[in-house]
Amino acid sequence: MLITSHDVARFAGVSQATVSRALRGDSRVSAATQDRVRRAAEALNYVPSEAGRSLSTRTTRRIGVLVSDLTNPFYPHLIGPLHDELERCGYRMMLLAERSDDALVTEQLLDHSIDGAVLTTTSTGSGLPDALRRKQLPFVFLNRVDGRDGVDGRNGADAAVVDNERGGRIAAAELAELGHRATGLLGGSDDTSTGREREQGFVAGLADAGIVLPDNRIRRGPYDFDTGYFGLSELLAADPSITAVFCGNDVVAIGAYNAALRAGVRIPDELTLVGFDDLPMASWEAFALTTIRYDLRAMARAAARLLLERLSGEAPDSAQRVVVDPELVRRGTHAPPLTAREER
Amino acid sequence: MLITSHDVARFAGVSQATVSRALRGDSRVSAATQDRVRRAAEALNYVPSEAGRSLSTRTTRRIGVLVSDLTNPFYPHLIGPLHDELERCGYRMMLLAERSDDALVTEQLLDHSIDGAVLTTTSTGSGLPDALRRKQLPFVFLNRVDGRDGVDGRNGADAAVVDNERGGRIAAAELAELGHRATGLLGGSDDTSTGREREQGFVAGLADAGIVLPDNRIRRGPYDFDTGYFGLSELLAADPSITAVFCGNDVVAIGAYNAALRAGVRIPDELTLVGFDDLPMASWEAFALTTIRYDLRAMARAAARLLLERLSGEAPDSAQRVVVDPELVRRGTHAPPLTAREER
DNA sequence: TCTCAGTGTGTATACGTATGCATTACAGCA
DNA sequence: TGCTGTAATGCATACGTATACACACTGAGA
Repeated sequence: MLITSHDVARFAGVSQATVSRALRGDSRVSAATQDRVRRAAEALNYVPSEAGRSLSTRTTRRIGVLVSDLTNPFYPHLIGPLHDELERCGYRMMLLAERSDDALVTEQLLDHSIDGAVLTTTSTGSGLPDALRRKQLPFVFLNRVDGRDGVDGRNGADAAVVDNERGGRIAAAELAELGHRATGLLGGSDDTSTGREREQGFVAGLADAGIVLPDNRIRRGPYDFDTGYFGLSELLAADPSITAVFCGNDVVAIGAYNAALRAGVRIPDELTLVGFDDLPMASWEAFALTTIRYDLRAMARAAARLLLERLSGEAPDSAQRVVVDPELVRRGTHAPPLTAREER
Repeated sequence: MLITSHDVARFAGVSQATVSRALRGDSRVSAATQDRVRRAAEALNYVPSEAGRSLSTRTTRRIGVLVSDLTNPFYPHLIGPLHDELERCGYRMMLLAERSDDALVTEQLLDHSIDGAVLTTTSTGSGLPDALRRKQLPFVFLNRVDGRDGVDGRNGADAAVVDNERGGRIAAAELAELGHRATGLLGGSDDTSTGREREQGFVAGLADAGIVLPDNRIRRGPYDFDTGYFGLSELLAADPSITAVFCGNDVVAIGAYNAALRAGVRIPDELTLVGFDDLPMASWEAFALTTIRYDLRAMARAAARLLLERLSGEAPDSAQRVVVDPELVRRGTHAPPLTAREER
């Protein structure tokens, strides 16, 4: 039923070992034999068994990718390029959902069905990175880190991230420049490195301009539509004087945009909105979102490269970190505050 | 370095076979021994090797999922529920991109690294389904089928789809009812079953109302933003009298919506737009898209169930097909044509 | 002619788990 | 006591590939 290398060997009149060597292009096998084996394999439609190979080589050429919620528009843009880069390097992607049930995920990661892992949605409280370190499963942080590194050298792990702090500063500088003083923040959860760093950068950037961000102008939540949608209403209810809001990412910003539409708040006249990520939908006419852009594809590719380098042993002992640069892209959701314009 | 069942056996003072049996809960192993083995495994942090198990059982509990483009917002909504249902049943998901390079994909599917496959983006010309049938790899169509079935009983394959033809009819009926006569179509590619069937249903539904759909009011393309965005401009340029457009899916419709915004065409006053799928973004205030809704999650779950039933041998010999029902959801992108309103 | 290096191939085994079959121990019964 | 049946466990092997090592053969050099 199942064609094995033994069948090919019999067909080609050689030993199973020779089949294995011939098909892998081992130079010790004569060209003539390689040819004969190749033709035999072709004739029998032979496909090497992945399980046998894994067992023998202790390697799977599979990478596990942990994501929390695929239907969040952000992740596909991360996973897509990651998948392509892995495939380009001969690796396959096993998609795993990060759920409350850590034990199951951990077991799936550690049963040697993958050579390494990419963690895209680590929260700072998670025990998973430490578990992987203990079990010596190579992994790389993508997008978020667990915030443990720096405390202790051994805890470092490879990571590909954007300079979130800088992104926050850029947004703050732009708002200050426009003349906004009453700014709000619809931030990511503060158990994510991205949420914390973007907020830190934003607060610091405002401070540079002599602006303080009081707690009642801050709402935080998961990076989803609802956080923006309901968060904006709450924010404006708590402090109607707010003229500009920096959002944790584009998905949150688009949630906020839609809440503004619903409430009849005109954008950008009455409210300035700035996002983060520059997803394709940010450039749609319907939103024309002013946002912080960075090269998401490059970031994903860097993560793949870091991990594969580590697997191949080419990587240095110390953890490597790729940080991509953010920049502001101005579209249609920013303007000076009304008051400033009236003063002119 | 690597802990195996032999290590556990030594530690617990039993044979490797007993370890295997005990951990799988074989009733022939006494309760006391099971306990001892479990504690030993725990103490050593034993995790059974997936490769060894696969080789021995000829089963992987992995399912390959083929998708063409993850960054298209439609697919995550298909993949997400699919992943969760597979995981609930103890299966893992291997994500494979369907690319031009069929040979590579085929090899990845046939190397026994997966027990079965889910095909989400089959085009009618693809040779892949036949290849899988020949190699007896169980698979299920999700969303699209290859259109070969019916020709010949053996070609049938399990499938979970929406009643596309009916969806097209519903859209046509609604547009006719509203009084539109000059209708356009921004359809999916005609090498997809969904594209063909939705178009057939739409044309038939229009015909029922005495309306014909000439070729110059039709544009087709991949189910993406650009097809809607550029397609609408082309359509209106070719025939400015068009008052309503049925779109192949929501992503296309949103592309069209944004093109209308750009061109200053007021929706729904000057142009009615109807989508298909009812993705979450269709209900965003910015679009409030009138569309054809169906239970995408249920469809994805059905595909998982069909495949897993087939794997377990519970499925009947003949192919099974789950068809979910579409319905119209009226939001803000439909209205009677201007001419009809002026006549009142 | 003998040795030696080099080349090409085969033999044997490892990888880790699952399972058919054999074996042991022991209880129940005649 | 001896026999049978059953419960619990061990032994041996299969699964398919990769590879260390052994071996055979060839031609060259002494």
